[in-house]
Amino acid sequence: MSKVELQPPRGTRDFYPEDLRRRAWLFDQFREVARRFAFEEVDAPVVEHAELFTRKAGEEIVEQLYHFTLHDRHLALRPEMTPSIARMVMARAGALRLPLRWFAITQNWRYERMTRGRRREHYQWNMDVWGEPGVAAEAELIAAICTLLGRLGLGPGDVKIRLSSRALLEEVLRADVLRDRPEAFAPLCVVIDKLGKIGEEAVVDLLTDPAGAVRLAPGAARGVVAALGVRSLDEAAQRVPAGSAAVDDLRRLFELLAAYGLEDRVVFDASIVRGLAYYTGTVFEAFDAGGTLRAVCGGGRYDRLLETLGGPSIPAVGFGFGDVVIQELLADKGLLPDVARAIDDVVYPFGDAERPAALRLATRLRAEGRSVDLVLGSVKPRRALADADRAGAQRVFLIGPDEAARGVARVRELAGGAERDEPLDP
RNA sequence: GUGGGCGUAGCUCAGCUGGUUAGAGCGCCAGGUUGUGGCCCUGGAGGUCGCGGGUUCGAUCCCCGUCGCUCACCCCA
Repeated sequence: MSKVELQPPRGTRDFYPEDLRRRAWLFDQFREVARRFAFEEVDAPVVEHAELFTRKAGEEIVEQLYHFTLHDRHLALRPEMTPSIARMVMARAGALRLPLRWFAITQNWRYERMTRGRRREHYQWNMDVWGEPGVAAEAELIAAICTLLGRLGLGPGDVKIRLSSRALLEEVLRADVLRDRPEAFAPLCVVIDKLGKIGEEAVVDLLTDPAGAVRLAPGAARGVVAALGVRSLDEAAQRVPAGSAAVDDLRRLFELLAAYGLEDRVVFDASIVRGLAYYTGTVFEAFDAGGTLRAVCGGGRYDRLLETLGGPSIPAVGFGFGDVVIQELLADKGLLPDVARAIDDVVYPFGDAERPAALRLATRLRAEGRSVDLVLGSVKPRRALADADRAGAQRVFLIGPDEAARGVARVRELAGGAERDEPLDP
């Protein structure tokens, strides 16, 4: 039999202890921020019915679905968490008290070509508010993101959140080029999301593609692209009818964010639309100020997703925050901590004769809640001490024939080197 | 899919326009202390030089193929 391939499949990662410590540190930051905002954690299977994810708007996330058929069931690894959360909300829609604040830290899958910041498997911190139609929900979510960024050491000069509103764009287009074709709006957003990546000409080509879902006239397509270049919310407001709900919402959202003290974190950017079809209102993305990496996180309002899936109408807004780009950014800035191992005690019997006493001591310490490494083999004290030092232990309990005879353990404080005896059976 | 870079010890890499026993640092193991860590010193193990073919007296080095990794582009969460 040939030896197994040592590398995991392309785009996936192994997490050795030092890697997992760092990941756990990041997840701890996610959890702590979620806790401070009183969001409850949920989870769902990584394998779902593929149809939960399949939509028809030409989204990349659907085209890159990691899926397979098994026993006539078409299954898929989740590419994102939102549909699963929506399914969970829908399943208990009648029993849930709204608004609901849920978060999840999930592994997501996407079958795609690898580039910097993108892998086939990644983790994402997801926070969602269900049942709150007002922008207070958006503000709270964005505040959570900023709280996290701050905890990681990333200031306003490092990461900015750009936000806009699909509702605003929709108002502009409904009054004009999409007057009779509202169904073209979602696919249009998917195309516009590519603006910064493929350029205006390519976007116009896609918008006018006779085989596409949008099919605008060339002049109209250019008008759409031009509308995205507006520099400020005030300028955008001039393009929509007075009393625009979308403009009012955005203005209100910026007011709330200012009240959170986040005015230096957020900027209006009409070109932000996001690549997912289900967004309906506010959309936002966080970017590193250097502009060298892809989006750190992104989210928005999706008030009609539940209806789309056949459920009741419940407004919702949320974001996904991936683990890959943020770690690259932190590494670039030297902000990734080297998380050391930290056990409390090492219990070291010199030989087999002392082992029963040693394991009883270890058991007692563990019952007290301490993290105890019981030395398993027969090693020299030099080795036991060195290992204890590496493991970041505070104390080492040495039990040799002499100590066993006296009914004590020799306790050594590794930091200072002080030693004393401790009774084995107090 | 296109183009570039790279595959040499467990890891990061060096190897001078092809030459004799392929090296370093870190890590690992052992010893320097018959029962005491970090630092230091000494020694040791560990390599089909990704794989296959070719050129050559001779290939880690040159050529072809192949597999893998990686970066950029294409494409896009």
